[in-house]
Amino acid sequence: MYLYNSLTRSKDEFKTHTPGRVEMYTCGPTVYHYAHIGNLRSYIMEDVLEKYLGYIGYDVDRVMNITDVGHLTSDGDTGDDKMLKGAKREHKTVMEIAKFYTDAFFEDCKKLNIKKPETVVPATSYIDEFIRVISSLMEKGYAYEAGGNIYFDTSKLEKYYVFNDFSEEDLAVGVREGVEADGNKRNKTDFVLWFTKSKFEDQELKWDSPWGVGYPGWHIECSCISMKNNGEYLDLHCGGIDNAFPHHTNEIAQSESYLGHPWCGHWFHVHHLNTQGGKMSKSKGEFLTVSLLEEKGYNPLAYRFFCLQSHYRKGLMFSWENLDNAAAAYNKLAAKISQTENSGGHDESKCDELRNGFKSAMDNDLNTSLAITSLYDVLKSGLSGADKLMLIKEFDGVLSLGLIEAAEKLKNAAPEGSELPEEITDLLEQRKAARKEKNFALADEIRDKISALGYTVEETRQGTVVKRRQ
RNA sequence: GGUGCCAUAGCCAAGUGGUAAGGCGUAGGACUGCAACUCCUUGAUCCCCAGUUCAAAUCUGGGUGGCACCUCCA
Repeated sequence: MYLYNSLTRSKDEFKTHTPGRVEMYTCGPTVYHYAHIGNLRSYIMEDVLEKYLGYIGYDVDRVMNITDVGHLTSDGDTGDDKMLKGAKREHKTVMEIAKFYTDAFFEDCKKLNIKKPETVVPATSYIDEFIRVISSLMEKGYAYEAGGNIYFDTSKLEKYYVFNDFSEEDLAVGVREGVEADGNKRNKTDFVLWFTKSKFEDQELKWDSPWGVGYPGWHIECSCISMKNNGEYLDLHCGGIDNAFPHHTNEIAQSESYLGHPWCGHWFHVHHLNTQGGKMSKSKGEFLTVSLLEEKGYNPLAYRFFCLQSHYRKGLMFSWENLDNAAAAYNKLAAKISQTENSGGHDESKCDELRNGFKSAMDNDLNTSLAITSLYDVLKSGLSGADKLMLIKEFDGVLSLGLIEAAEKLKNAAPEGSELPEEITDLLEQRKAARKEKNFALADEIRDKISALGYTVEETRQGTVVKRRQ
């Protein structure tokens, strides 16, 4: 499989340290609020990647962190602590907030068919590990103490910038409001490993360390959690594109300094979901959550379909119109599948042909939009219904659009006469009689009544079909 | 200011040198009492300019436009 690698800036053949096994790490959410659907885009694409690697035979070990330690808006010790802010907003303790939003995150994932990684680690459970690695970095001379904090010394590295060619002079520190340069740093790009100075007197989460009571910086957690669970050699590190610098750059700096050898061979970055005004964010515009989509009557999986129709390395424009477009396509696809009879013979070579189409799309840098067209190719092929359903189920094991389930639902949506409430069957009888007498005004009136009770009535080639509204 | 990514029909998009896949929508038609469903038909010379080539959406150079990152962010 070929995957774009941010490290080499080219599509590389994906290779692992141990043949047949993928050590995969994903930067997880900061649990101070609900995730918006833009956050979830990354997790959807990573989920497809994980499942596809499994499909082509890899044994995937996937690890994810949960950032439940408060992080300041800058190393300069200014700004807000998001976790604390969240806690204050809701009159809860920081740990209660973390628990609540961690659960909410995984519920959203479930609705989107995103598999929960086998290993999920909250940062607060690894404090000893952070201290151990920071101590080692101190001993090796990669870290120093200044003004009460421990900093990583980026000047000790031969090459600090790995994803971008920034020159130090051009780093515009402090361009954003509320961000101040930290005078304790020896170099502009140094970053905090451990804080002991906090302007927040009521900082709730503090731990003792060799350098005083404090809390970890926001880059060290991912490095430590990964190295502990994935081992010294990581194959695939995932995250949103905005994390490439400085977060991932700093992770590489720490990890490789600590390990003394190259750490991760492949970096997978998912681009952003944008709205008309630019990148989607929690503070700007509508706060789009999975729950909001559901409230508006959208199937969350239609959003997943929307994401897969696009490429992970392209910005994707969200608008309700675009989502409607995807939802319509999703429903039509499910309807087509539901009309496919599970019967007929088997044609292995033709199946393989279609499989190869799917694979070559996915092998080419996870081209999901092309992979989706292979679903249409299956439906349009001359294969038997049984073969079609088998292939769709197989492909959907990777895409996880819940197509078979959606189709089953359509099929089993209460055909006429079976298990309908008496009220409805009575109305249907009345309508049938009215139609026979060509009293269409009455027939339509009854249809409206049935509709008001939550059922749809349609005349198809096979007769009247009544369905409970989804 | 610096760095990087991108630019194909109303929208989502495929395409990596040989005369523009697919999906949604739109329009027309068949079917239907009507509507819906289903089926058939329906559209772009690929941001602009120059160059390389027998041949370019695809390569090169120069524009233009959009987006992202440059210590909160997926």
